Amino acid sequence: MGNVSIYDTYTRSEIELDPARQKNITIYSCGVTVYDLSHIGHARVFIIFDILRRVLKKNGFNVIYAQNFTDMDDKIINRAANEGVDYTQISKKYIDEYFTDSDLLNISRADMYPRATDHIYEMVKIIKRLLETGYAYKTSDGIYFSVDKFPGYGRLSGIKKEELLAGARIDVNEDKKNPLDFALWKFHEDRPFFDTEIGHGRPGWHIECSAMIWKNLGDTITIHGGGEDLIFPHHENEIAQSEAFTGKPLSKIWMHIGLVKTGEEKMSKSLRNVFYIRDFLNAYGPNVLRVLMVQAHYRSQITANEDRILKAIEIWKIIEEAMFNLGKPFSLNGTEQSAVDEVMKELRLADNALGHDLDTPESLTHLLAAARAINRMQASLKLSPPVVQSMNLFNEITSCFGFKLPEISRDEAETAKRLVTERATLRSGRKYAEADQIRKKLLEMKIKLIDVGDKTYWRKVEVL
RNA sequence: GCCGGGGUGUCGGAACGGCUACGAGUGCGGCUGCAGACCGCAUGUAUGUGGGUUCAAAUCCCACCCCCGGCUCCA
Repeated sequence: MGNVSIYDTYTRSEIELDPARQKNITIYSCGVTVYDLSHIGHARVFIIFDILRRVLKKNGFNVIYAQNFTDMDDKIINRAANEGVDYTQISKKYIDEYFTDSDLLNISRADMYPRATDHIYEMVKIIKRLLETGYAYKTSDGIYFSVDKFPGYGRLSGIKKEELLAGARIDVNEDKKNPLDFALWKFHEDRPFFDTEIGHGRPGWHIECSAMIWKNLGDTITIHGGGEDLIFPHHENEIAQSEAFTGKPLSKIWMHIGLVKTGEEKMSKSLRNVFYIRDFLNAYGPNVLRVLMVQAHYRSQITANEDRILKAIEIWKIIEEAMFNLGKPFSLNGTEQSAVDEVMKELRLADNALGHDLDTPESLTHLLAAARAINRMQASLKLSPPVVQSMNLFNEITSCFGFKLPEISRDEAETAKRLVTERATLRSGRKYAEADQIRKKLLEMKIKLIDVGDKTYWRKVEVL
């Protein structure tokens, strides 16, 4: 229980959330456009929001979390055209793929997954009102939002309208009143289109989020976020259209996640440096990815290269070991109060850091110290069930991080059990060469053996 | 050009006014039938450059150099 502070891009300051004053928290994060598999840059956003929710809940908040799917977009339509299928087949396929990745990553399910195409009615309603109130206007090819009508435009990104124009990579459209004006609706007679009161067409890029938030979470939410590349223009535009519509602030806190690079530069398809979640999981595992993401603060940019991944693996091994040790203490009656005190001290620091703008690197440092102390206790057989129980905070914190021990299938468990027994017999008969063969075989199944006296413990590991 | 964020030891990466994390690497040792895993000990000319403030600066101030991201679809 306690306060949680989060850095707000809009005010450039940390905002304190107090469960005693505001128990209910609504969160919306910009999800993916479903035309391809998700990469580890997306994964960082999923993971950070997952941790955010877990931390808030642990501190006594009620959280309602929504993450959208952009299921209609030119990229989806183009891909569908290339493959000769309907666009809904593409969006459905990649929504399924999203859930596969999300579950493999141990991301808790959101409370809702709104889809753009289910909110056409709300979009039209908002656009109609914006037309009536003069915030929007029609041209030959669509309906645009007039940024000059909205005084706060540019506040989130900290960019002045005049300066934005100087940067000038904005498409020229002579019908627009201001080059920064953005489309709310684009007229289309070619399929797919929606037949609505404001004409045949498709929604603009930004309006869907405004509509989905308004319908599902209300006028003002607590936290809105996504990757930092969404600050401008996406979030800036959302603020303009939503606030012009409701007259109220869209979100209390704007939270932005730093970009992930694979080499020197940002991941992008054109540079061919995209690292898919699926590939990462096959090569390493979900916990290694979490460690990688959590090692740096969520607002900084990170590089996911071989070297960093190898280091993340080493850190994960220590935590994995401690999680296993707590789950299955070797000793029945060990105890050492000073060691327990040390673990608890570190855990409280780890807990504390999470509430301070999700300071995961700081928290991880203390979690690691606790994990090592636990492993030390195990090694000296000072880890009995009551001692383990007294250190339950460890489980609470690893759970906030979303760490989860690798699961073992029933078949694998059966095989392991059988082979370990076999090996024990061989060992007692001093047939070490054969016993070692068995150990090697199990290792190939990612099952490690630990001999403690004449007893052998075994467990599934994420990486060797 | 404008707006963000950075430049720390062999490497990754924290500290954001004094106590120089953490991990990897390397060396020695313990445990072990041997390994693995685990544990102990040891090992680091470190803070982009130049000024300034201070008893004290990676940490604050000024200037400069370099890197990444945004300003176009992007998480």
